[in-house]
Amino acid sequence: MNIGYPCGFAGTGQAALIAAMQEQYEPSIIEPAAQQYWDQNQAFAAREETGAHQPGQEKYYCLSMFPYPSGRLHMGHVRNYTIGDVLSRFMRMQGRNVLQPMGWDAFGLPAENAAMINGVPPAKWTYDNITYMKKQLQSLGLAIDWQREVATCRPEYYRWNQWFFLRMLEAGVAYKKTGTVNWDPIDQTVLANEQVVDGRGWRTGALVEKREIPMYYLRITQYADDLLQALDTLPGWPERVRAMQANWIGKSVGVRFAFTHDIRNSDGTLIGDGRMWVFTTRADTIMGVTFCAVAAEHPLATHAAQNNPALAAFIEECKQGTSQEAELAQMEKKGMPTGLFVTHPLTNEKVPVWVGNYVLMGYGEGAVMAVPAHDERDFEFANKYGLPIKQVIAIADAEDFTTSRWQEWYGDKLQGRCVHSGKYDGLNYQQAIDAIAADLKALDLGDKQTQWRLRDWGISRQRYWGCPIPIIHCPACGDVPVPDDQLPVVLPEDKVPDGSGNPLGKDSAFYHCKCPKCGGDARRETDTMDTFVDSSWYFLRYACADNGKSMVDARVNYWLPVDQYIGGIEHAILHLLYSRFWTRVMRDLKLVDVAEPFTNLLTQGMVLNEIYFRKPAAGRIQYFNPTEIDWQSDDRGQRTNPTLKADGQPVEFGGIGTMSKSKNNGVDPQKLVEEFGADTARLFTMFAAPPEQTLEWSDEGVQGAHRFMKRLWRAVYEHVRLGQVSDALNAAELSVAQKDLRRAVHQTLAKVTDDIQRRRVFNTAIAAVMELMNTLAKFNDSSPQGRAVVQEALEQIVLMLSPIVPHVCHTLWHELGHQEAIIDHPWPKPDPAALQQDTIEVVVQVNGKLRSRIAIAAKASEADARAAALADENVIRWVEDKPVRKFIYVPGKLINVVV
RNA sequence: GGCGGUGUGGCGGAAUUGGUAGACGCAGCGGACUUAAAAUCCGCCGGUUAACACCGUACCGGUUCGAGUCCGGUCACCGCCA
Repeated sequence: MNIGYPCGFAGTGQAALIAAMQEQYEPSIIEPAAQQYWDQNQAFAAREETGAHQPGQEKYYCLSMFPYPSGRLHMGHVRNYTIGDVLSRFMRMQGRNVLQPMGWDAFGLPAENAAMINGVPPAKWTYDNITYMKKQLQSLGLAIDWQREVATCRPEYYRWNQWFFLRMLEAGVAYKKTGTVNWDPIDQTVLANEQVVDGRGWRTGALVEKREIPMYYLRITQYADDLLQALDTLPGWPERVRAMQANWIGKSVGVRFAFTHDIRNSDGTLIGDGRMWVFTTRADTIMGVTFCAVAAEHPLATHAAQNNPALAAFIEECKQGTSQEAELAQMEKKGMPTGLFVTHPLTNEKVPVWVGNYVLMGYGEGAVMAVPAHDERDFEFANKYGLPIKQVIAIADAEDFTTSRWQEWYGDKLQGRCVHSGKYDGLNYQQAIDAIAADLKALDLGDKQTQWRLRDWGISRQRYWGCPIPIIHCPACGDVPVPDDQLPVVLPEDKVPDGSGNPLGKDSAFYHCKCPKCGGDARRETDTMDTFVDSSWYFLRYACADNGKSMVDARVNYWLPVDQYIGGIEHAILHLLYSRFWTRVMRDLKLVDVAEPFTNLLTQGMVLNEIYFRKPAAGRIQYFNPTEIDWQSDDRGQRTNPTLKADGQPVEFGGIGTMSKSKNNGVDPQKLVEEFGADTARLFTMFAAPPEQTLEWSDEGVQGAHRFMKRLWRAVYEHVRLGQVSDALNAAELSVAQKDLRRAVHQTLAKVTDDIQRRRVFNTAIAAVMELMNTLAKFNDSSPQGRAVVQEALEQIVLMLSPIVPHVCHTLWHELGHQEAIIDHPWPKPDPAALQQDTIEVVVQVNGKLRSRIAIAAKASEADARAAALADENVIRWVEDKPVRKFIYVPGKLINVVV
């Protein structure tokens, strides 16, 4: 046995050529050897300087979302990184200058939680995890340029968070204001949203209080319009991601105006200056207002509740309620009158003010106008509480307006015309809004306004394991930025949080400092940055990870934008929006040229597995790993009666769900690679589903993928053991069977190229190669030309599969007699001559139903095709003597005879 | 409730621009090899039917020579809504 040559092959290959090929496929030997070859040759180190790559060679930046170093790789990582790797390797063979980097999203809460459980500092836990997971990633054979690795918890990285934060502060993009946080009164600590369960602290179970504290914000709302409009310039993003971002930004164009009143506080001052502001997108219906509704926290509600215990009680009830849009939309709409009235700005009518549980103080003005005739929610509300309904919109040819039931057209804004609206009668939606907004403006009581759902990005976290915010609080000078030459503010790495507040706040060595301005005693800010800050620009840092002098340099403009970004759909909104925002700010501060960081986005689906459990009469549900389960199959091959292997007793099947620890249905990539090899793991994850869809795990499917690996190996082995091919392929002198095989090879090549390059699907590419392998298995021809055709077929198969299963292809390429490494071989192009066919088979339909197949000349005219079809005996049988009414001919494919 | 998406054999999935529905794989069944088993190889594998043939892509309807694909409606499920 001698297959240890791949690493040194290029130089000393002659001896290896003589050595016999190993009969068995042994991934545990060939995979480390291939990896060693790539590593020793620095095969995937990306170069950007002119002259380091081919002249005119186009760059390709292929980026997968970097992982959180949680401890072990999971199958989601394997899927994500394999997709990126297949594209990277494919593009490399296509002649592109490829960059595929990797790094670690290394700050965050899980490290603090692990620290509390194990008593180990988050830094040590994180660095240990990185070391382990990096080994795991390397065992998958990913074509990564490890020289550019970044970890966001390292001062070399996060100093630039701090540096750029200070630039944003100078530019007015960052600012300070108070914000609300979740306060756990027992642990005396601020909780993240995910640490609040049913309103209680996750560790203590104490009722969480809301507290107002000063925090830093980034003015993302300033970029809202640009972030929204530029979505149209991203055709390479999935439609649904763009829709989710657009919804999140939530632009609504309307009119903000005021109802006037003379309601005064007990000290005699006018509440809200005598104006109750509302925002509406339907100002065209303003003449149909019959009441207003305000949020429980609105000043008018507070005022009215002072002498009204029932209302006060209702307001308390509302404050307990949800602020989530989903729940808000589904709950029962309730209200109570305040007894207060405001004046309609255009009609001067008195309008009653209600408190409504569906009005939120945090959105808009905390008050809304209600037009029950033309808003379904208001309609329901008015009918429930006996409030008047006044029609002000009509459409031609519609049914009569009735207050007894809601009709769709009441809310229609396209066809409606104003009625019962005085001077606005006859105007359409846009005309009415223009006229009404102009009139309100003239009264100084309103104007058109655009509202956004998007809010500014609060980045302060009262946590230890994050990037320190570089601010010093001086009793004399106020908030003073840390001077650039004192950056980075280094996070101490030896703390162990205990759950009771931020360790930085108890570490005087950290917080005690001198004011940079006056030199007096001062206190360092102990809040750290949201970890979304770290991930908002890591893709820029990869381009210049070794630069210790500046955040980015010119190399960023060579590599950016990212040509292909790959990651989970769970980051569709925040991470991607923050990254787009951050890149724009860097562009505005002249640090990068691009505004949009990611040209193409692929959101890979989740990895699912079966769930099995038993529910004991008492106690917790017990989950079993799918590998512990046996099935029986009925006479249709359908699986029934799952039992536990250990005791043979039945278990319940809980359906398919995402792999998780709690459901005990995870698959460990490490074990998978050890048992079957990285190539099998890669092949299965690419074959089982298209990249965007969910992937259902199947141990039998993994076996199937492994079987294919062995078949591939054996096919090459059986060919190679017959010795070198004696004759060169002579394409002009082939038999029909040889030509057929050769055509299948080149057809497959065309399809696989299209699947990977244009369609970005790998499952069908793999299926096409499997089909070709089946065809090849039936081809038994050991003549010199037959062997030459087989040699070509095997070479093309190995080339086509090499981005997907790179280790085995690396080895087989040498076995097929090549000295160069397969990664340096260009991606093949189909031979047009091999694709040519003299006669082709077309299917014949009679009245749209498949009735026959005929062979005709490839270039047959419609008349020839018609004659051939009508002469076919099956066709004659179905046509009989009926006259042909119509004849459809789709050249090369199909004939339809209509009688 | 709003927005977006999906629905095809026993299962994962294929059918790319409206043109052969079910490629490829898994499971199952039958056979070869084997003392036997595993592995491997070969064959069958949507439903009804003895066969011809008919039916079949969630359901109802439409457009078309032709619809899994396009249009209208219904149902179910999934994702997102700080």
